[in-house]
Amino acid sequence: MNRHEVISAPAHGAIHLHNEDVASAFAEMAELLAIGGENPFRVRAYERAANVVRGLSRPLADIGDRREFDRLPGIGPDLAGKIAELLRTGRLRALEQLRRRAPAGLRELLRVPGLGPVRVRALHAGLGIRGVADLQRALRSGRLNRLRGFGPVLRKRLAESLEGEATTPRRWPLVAATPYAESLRDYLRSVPGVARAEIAGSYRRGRDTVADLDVVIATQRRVDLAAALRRCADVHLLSAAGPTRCTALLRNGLQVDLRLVPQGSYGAALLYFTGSREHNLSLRRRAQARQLKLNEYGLYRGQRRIAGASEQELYHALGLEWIAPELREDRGEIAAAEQHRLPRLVELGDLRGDLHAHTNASDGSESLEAMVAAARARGLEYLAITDHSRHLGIVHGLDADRLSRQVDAIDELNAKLSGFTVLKGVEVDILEDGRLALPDAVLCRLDVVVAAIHDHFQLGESQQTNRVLRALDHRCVSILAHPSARLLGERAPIHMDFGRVLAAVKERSCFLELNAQPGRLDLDDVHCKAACDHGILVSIASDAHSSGELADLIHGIRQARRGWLTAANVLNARPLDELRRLLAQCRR
DNA sequence: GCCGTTTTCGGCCCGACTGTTTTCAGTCG
Repeated sequence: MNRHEVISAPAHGAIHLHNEDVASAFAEMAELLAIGGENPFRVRAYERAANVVRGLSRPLADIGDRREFDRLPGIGPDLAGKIAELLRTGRLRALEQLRRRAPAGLRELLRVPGLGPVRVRALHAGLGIRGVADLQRALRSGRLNRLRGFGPVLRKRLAESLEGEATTPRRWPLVAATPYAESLRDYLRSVPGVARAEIAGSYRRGRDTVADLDVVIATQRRVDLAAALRRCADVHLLSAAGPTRCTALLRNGLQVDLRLVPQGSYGAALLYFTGSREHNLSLRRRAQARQLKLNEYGLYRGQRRIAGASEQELYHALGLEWIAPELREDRGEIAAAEQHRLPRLVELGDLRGDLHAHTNASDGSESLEAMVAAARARGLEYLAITDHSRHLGIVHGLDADRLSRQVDAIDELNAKLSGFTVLKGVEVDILEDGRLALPDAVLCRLDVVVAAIHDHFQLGESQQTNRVLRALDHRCVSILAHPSARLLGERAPIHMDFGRVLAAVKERSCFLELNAQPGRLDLDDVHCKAACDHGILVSIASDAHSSGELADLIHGIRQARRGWLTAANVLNARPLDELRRLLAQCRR
């Protein structure tokens, strides 16, 4: 169901709004105010509030107190009242008023490249255009020609972007963009005069998806960037080309923004282009408060540059420790850097084992022995074999008998191994009613029981939540796998009260998985931080279906770093004996 | 609408590029 319907639904019965609902209401307010010609700073305030709420690791519904809302950064008395109104009534009167004034289609016009609030307002006021379809008609009929400010070049650009819109995906999974990013970066490094080239943006921050690529280039001398890009085989066209800035479209449809600076500004440009936007804004406000100016060329006191060559010196000059790119979301990292309490983020080398992997006994492609050998070769000390239970139609899931035989086989294998341990496990389906797809008798023989949802994704929130809570209540369950069941770009997260699930996991002393498959990355960053704040240990798991997929752990590490996780927060960073003790604790 | 080692009022990040203009507004990142 569309979240917006929740917000405008009449208030009756129990209202339970997620932070995302509040964030999207504020984001919509910002867009409608902008289209209405409202003071841009007021618009910014709503945008900022939306971002702050979206990044909170605690549900607003749990905070519950208006004065507490007021203490959040960027939330003052007015917005605190609006949050309270939303939570209490499920509605926001100010938003409903704005919606009555502006047609819904105007917001989609804002997404069209080249259109901002001013031009959208002009289209609406001048020609009565109420959405993308109206704009297309006006372009074809030539009606747009008489609107001031819409010259031939802009009209052509609009027509092109309206046609291309359906074919270009809005965001790319990070791994889908990676080969293009690396190949472009390597090409740029080979261009004469280029000293350094790095992919920045959300790619460097390790987000699960990227909308485009941002490339920072430091040069030793003048470089004709546009000419170099035109020679690159991957580049389809340049949509903007200045001496220091270019925007290119790759043949696969991925957009690339490139920024070229002298070497002495490399750190400042990298900082600026890595973002996030909100992180940069906070840094610039901080600079301003110290009578300094921060831009992509450096940090300035008056005309004099006091830092710029490296990120380290820039952060230090602002009185901060260097902040890892994964944390740069303006979610408290700047205060932490000031107070020397940044987390020491988990690294791949911290992992001692992997607690979710498949063999050809179910839908994996390799034998038990091959998977074990591969895990060992990667320097791991233990590997849990967690094949699917029988319930799933798509795979050769294990029934109780076959699972028992696998358990015996693992016992035999362990007897032959030294310095490595295979843990006996299963990935058991959570049935529609929350029961598990295998009997207790066999589950209790296992070291680790990973429970997962693989069907009935569309259940309503209370039913889905109860389903998961019931599964967690099972005395053998150790880990809740890929908790939201999302598939990036394919399947939305299930509707579930994550706060209640967190509380149950904590109370049961069991664990949440951060599934490292690049198409899942589930937990996401915000939920990962919430788990961390609750003191819940997270299993960073490859969910490998072949030996090569054990390498996917790195994607999980990146996501975990975005969720502020240190090695101490990670279940499979613990040595085997401690892991066994922790797994035993959640047995009842 | 928020916020305060300038301030409870008057600021609010900063620069590049484009197109439509006769000097700059709008968009974008």
